[in-house]
Amino acid sequence: MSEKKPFYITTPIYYPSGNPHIGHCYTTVACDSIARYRRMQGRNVMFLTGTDEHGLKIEQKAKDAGITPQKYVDGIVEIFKKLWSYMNISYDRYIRTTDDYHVESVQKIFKALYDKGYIYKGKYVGKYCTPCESFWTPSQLKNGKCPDCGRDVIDAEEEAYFFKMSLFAERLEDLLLNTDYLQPKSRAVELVNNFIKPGLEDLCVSRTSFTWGVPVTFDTKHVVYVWIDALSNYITALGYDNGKYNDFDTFWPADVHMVAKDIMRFHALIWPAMLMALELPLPKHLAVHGWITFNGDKMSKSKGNVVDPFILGERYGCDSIRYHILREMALGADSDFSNEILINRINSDLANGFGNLVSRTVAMADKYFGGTLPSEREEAPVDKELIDLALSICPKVDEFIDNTQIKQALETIFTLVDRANKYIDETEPWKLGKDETKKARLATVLYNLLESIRITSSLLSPYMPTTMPKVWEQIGATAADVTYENDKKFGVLPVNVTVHKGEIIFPRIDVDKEIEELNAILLKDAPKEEAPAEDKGESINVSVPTKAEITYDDFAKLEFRVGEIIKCEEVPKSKKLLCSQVKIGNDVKQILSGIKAFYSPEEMVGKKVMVVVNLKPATLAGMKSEGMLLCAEDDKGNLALMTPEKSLPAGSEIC
RNA sequence: CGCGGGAUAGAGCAGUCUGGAAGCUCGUCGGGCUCAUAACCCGGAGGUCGUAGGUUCAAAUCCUUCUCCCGCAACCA
Repeated sequence: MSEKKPFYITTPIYYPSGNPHIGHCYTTVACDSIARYRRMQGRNVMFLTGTDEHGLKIEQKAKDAGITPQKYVDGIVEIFKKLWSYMNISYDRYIRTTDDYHVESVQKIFKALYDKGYIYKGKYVGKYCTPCESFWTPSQLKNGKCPDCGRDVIDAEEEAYFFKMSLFAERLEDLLLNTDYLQPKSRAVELVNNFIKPGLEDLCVSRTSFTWGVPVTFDTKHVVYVWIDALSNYITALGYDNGKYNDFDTFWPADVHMVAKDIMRFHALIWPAMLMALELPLPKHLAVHGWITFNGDKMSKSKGNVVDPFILGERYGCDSIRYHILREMALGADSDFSNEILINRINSDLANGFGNLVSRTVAMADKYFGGTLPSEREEAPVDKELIDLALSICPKVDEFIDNTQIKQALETIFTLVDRANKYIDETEPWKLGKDETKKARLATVLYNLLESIRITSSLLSPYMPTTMPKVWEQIGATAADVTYENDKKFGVLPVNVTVHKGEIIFPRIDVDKEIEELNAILLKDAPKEEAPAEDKGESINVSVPTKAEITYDDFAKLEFRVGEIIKCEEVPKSKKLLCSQVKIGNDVKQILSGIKAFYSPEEMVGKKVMVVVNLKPATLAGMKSEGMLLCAEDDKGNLALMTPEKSLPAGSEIC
């Protein structure tokens, strides 16, 4: 074992179209903890993170802000790096897709795939929004309209390069179903059923509709689309096809790519297919975790939840946030987040459990022995139970980390914390302290406790790297004491160890008071802060009109009337649509509306509503719709029908 | 019948593959202790394991029906 065994772990490269939020922390903190644990085990670790900085959205964001795309991403990347520094993230390398060496590699990779015949020129057919100059797939459309501006889209096609994904279908199916590449494996069936079985489509890998990207060297009106540009970061960062680094042979294939479930597909299908085409070894594991949700919903700044990681870190310390994230994290499953859950977790595990154990142990050593334990010892049968458990922790943690089960690893470590607290009750050191003849027994008890704390704090240090050194200071442990090898031994601290009573490691938090204060912060900051993740992960500037100015003539083309709903039923094929028969004067029109979530068919009947009557009829979910019921919509997508303030006969014109 | 996941104590979850006395954390109630951060330790209450049927000596677990929730369907961790 003279050579250190390499270990390569990656986060996704994040898309800097907005500021980083706690969701980004989730993946990154998890990778950081594993990276730190592997380093502690003596592995030669490469921990990579970075940002995916190209694409239309960035180009537009920069344009809106009136700066160059490069300047725009530079600004956000700085905030990402600040957050990682704040969260004490120990990445070894940070890749930006705008880095020269990455661009160079991507161009070579694209060319190589083209030369091998895996990339060919074809036509991309889709829906095109002329004002936005954007292509959309049918599924991206919102009510059949451009999801960005809400205007009509037209059928269009553009020249594009395609990657022959279809060639790899069989090998991908095998990878997913018959290997342990995907963690958790339960998702493999879903992928195979949804994407492989219906026939893998070739993948569009270039665009001509925007320019902020890596140019295709042999056809410069094309830029490389996200797949090849972003995914290849995992190898370009090691120096694949570029002269910047020279670690590819050492670290590839990666041990773990960690991603959240939404980008699982790309890492489970496209990335392996690319590597197969390049004839490179595949990564060993793809660890897929769930989302942080708020009150069961997708992440959003809903009431009562401050989720800004800077604010949370400021108040509770980054280690508390890290601990909470990791303790809740389960592969595959979502976990709910609220400030209350966070604070309760900090209180019960960190303050009451671990912090208090340190505090009471050190206080007793200080009180009964002036800080330095005497050398005399007297053992008792109860000690063995504690010691046996302490020795069993590290191997269990190893196994959990091997399977990327951080939550279970933490649970295991905390069983020793609980056992140690119980040990204090069993041994009643405060009674021993009052009896001069029991000094040797007391010293033994305290020593065993200090040893238990040494092991727990050492094993916890990858997860809470900022706080644990403070614990070591208090229990009188040196850097040489808190090593991975020593985590499997009992009796490492010197017999006459000296403790140093210090500040409280994890202060207890007053839940009610704290929630109140957080709400105050939220109210104060809400108007100026960007929502961390709206539906499309974009912040919306509400004060600026989002549609172009129109003339009165344009407006006059629209005909609005009051309509009375005389019949309404659900559309069986659809989740969102209600089908209403609307009486307008002497006519009855059938109108479909996406409001099932907000109105029942029964309560619709009898309502008088505002209707656009001269809209070209459309077919939705197989049924004809001859107009539109107008609704107001808030930023969360809640809808309210527009109704006349006074009752007017159906058919009245609205002008 | 598009695909997939879920329904277990007040809340959040494990257990289901490989049937064999319903468990964990938090909360709650009672007791103990006083070294410690109103912390710690012990005990109690609380669940017919979504519905209906079936297989079995035995079902949360296997099979079938139904109901409800939630994801996904080409780029928000």
